[in-house]
Amino acid sequence: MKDLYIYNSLSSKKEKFIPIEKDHVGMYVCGPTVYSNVHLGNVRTFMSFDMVYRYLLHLGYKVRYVRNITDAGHLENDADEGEDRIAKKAHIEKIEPMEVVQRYTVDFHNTLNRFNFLPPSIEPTATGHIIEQIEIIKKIIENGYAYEFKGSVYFDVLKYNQKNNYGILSGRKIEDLIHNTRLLDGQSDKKNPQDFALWKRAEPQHIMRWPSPWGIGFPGWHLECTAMSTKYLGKKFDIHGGGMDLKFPHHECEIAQAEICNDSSPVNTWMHTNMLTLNGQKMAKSTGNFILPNDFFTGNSKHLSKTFSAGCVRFFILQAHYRSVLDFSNEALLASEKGYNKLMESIRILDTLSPSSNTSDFNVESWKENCYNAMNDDFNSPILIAELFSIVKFINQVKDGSSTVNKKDLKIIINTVNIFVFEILGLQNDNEDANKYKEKLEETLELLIKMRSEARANKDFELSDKIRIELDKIGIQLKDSNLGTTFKID
RNA sequence: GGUCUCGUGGCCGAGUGGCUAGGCAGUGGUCUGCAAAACCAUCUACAUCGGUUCGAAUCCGAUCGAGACCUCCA
Repeated sequence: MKDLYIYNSLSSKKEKFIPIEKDHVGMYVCGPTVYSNVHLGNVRTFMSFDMVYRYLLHLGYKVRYVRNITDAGHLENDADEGEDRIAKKAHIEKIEPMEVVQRYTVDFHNTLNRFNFLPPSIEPTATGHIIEQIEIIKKIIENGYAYEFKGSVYFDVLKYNQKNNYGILSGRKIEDLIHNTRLLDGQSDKKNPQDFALWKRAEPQHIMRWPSPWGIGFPGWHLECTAMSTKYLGKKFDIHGGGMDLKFPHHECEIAQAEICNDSSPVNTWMHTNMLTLNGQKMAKSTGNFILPNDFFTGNSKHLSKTFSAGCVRFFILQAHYRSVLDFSNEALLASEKGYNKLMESIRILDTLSPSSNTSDFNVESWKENCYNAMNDDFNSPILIAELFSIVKFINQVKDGSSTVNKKDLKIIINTVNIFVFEILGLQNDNEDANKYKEKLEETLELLIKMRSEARANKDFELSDKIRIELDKIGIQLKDSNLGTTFKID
């Protein structure tokens, strides 16, 4: 087995992956903020890491995959007039914050299930780790890198930067940050605009609130990931993932917090997925430029001409590399759908194939190796899919009799296709479309009934009886009455 | 304005200093009662201008264009 190489955002290079503990991998991925439905862009990120998780499992690693739920602590505006997003939504809708959280958490899980995601090992919530977060703040204050002001606590970025490198991940220089940070109103609490909040005092109208040594308040956003990753994966773990847009400031802040609190850089490999764009612009809740996963199943969107299956959407997303921008369009999705159907059709054919010779016209071993090489090269799913299409062609050739396959190779093909298509890419044979098949079956039967009626009207009883008898053999009974013909499926 | 990334054929999207990505669409053929599918063959490329090199779409520089981040954001 060849080595796995992963692109590390920290070094901007592909690096050979070596876990800290042999055979074990700790992976943390920043999860969703549950104040609204996840959109397709969110899904893309989690799907990329679902694929990473699946591949690591396939390679035989014992993976602890932690993906959090952010259910508190996000600041809406600038920190000083910050109002927790979840709290705000609750005001608007006049319901309990945890009711909002619950609703969108359930939606998140339903969506991911639909797209055939594996559940993470642990899915911790921010609100469930307030105590841990307070402990971290205490420690950072103790170590002299945070200060309190009017019930809020801020991380002292300039002091941190004297001995550490704030900007190590995002490639930013502190001087640039100082010159380019926008001056917003009400930043007087902070010593410097670059400082970020560890704890925020809760204003009276703020309904998500917890007691702390600094008064009633709520934790800063960056803290939760440090608290939960440290708790479940330790002070140093293998992989931390998230969207490109979290690189700065979120992940940068995580590094700073962990450096001060745990005295070590928290993560060996930082992985960042690129954005999914719609009309050339990043999908984002805030701009309204987004498409919801459910839109595919209803087809009810100005961006879609028809409905699409979850498997097809998954295939579309995995056809692009996770570090590339992927632009969504109905046209691109239609093209993917044809390719996806072609792939799935050939897998159905594969099930019916039998060895046709003692020799094979295809180098199955080297093809299999190519599949692994693709995944080992920073999870290059587009290359893997290209390899899968080469086997699609071969399967069709064998079916047509223009190529031959022997018993051993056929077994390898079946096994390898199952591994890569279902186990690693996580594609599914759209069982969810059972309803669609049911509908089609009913329509087909209606057609047969109509043809039989026509035959009977023409006194072609040979044909009409044949239809009835053959259907009966399949287990479908036709029942004639003066109201017409109905059917019953045994 | 600052930092960074990217610019591939009709569309989507990989990759590489010299050798076919792949999918969709197109064209010709095989097959077929017709159609579809499948198979075979095939046409469209590497933003622009310079430089390095025996050779660059791939390295370097400039220009133009696009996007991300700098503020919550996957």
